[in-house]
Amino acid sequence: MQLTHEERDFVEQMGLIWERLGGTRTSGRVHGLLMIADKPLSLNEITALLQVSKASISTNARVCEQLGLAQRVSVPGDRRDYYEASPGSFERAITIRLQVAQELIRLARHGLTAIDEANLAARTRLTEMRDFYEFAIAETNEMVARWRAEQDRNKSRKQRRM
Amino acid sequence: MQLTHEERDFVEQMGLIWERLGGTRTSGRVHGLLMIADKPLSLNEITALLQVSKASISTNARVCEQLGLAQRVSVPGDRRDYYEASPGSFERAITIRLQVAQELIRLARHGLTAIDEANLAARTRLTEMRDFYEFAIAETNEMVARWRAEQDRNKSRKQRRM
DNA sequence: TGAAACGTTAAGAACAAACTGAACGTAGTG
DNA sequence: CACTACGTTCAGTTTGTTCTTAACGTTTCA
Repeated sequence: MQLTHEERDFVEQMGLIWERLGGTRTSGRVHGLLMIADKPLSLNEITALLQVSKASISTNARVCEQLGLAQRVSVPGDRRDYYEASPGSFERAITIRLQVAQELIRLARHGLTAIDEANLAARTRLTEMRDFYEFAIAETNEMVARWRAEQDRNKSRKQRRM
Repeated sequence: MQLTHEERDFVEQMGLIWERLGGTRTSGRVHGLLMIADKPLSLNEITALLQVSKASISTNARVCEQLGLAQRVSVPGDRRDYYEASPGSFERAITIRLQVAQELIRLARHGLTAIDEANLAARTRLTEMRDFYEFAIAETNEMVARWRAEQDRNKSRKQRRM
């Protein structure tokens, strides 16, 4: 397998974006590569395509796996690990990010117990912080549910056509 | 002004969380401090409370300002800059994050033009990536609108009580 | 006019994160 | 059994980021 110039570009941009989201550039690249691969790739193949040490790929592929961006595929009679992009990885990336929102809620609640009664401005801000993230989490979960429902509807429509 | 132990804790945790979201710890601390302050704070006050150099506070306070987390307050007859937490800063933090989603959409579209027609698996993944983020952006905007509407309703209810 | 207070900027130091190369353990294979 | 292929881990290096110190320009006031 060989990457075209454009494909390499896609992979690199995925790396940069993923880096901005707090991940490592290489794990973003791995995910990007798996997105456009036409079959599951072994560690060595990823290493060759991305020009990164095997040690780093080993680590980052596992990170992708743990984040639900990729999954390991094993082939009987083949000792190698293959990786492929997980379906629905983007939904998962969003719901994972909700954990931070949970912590902000916890923090706002804790803050409210610590802040002086007389400090109304702060209490208002913390209350809003708590309420907003509670709202956002609920709404985001509903959003993902709606998305999944729509996907299912499309899938069954496709099947009926077959 | 003096911070209690619990307040200092709150500030530090805001720093850590903000760091996880890709910012610097100190800008998160500044934001946290402004959240719980009972009045706008000058650069020197922030410097003293956070035990960080004035240069760093100058930079990070401006970062908070540009991200919409804080705003400058000026007082007539006072040469100092005061900062206070912006109302609705959390909504803004979310909508800012949607810019990344826009780039992912752009990237998916570009990828679709670059990927071989025969690579159906990749085309499916990229299509889903594009559609999902389009969906997510639209839904998130609606979510924020609903939140604002609810806030407005609460505010006017409060006013009627007065 | 000189000094003090204020915010900003630039250079360098300190720190943290990510990658590499090498060594290791394990499992197949000739 | 020796040898190779494979994935993992760890120490060391590299790289990038963030903070500090110091210098600067501006404004205010004695």
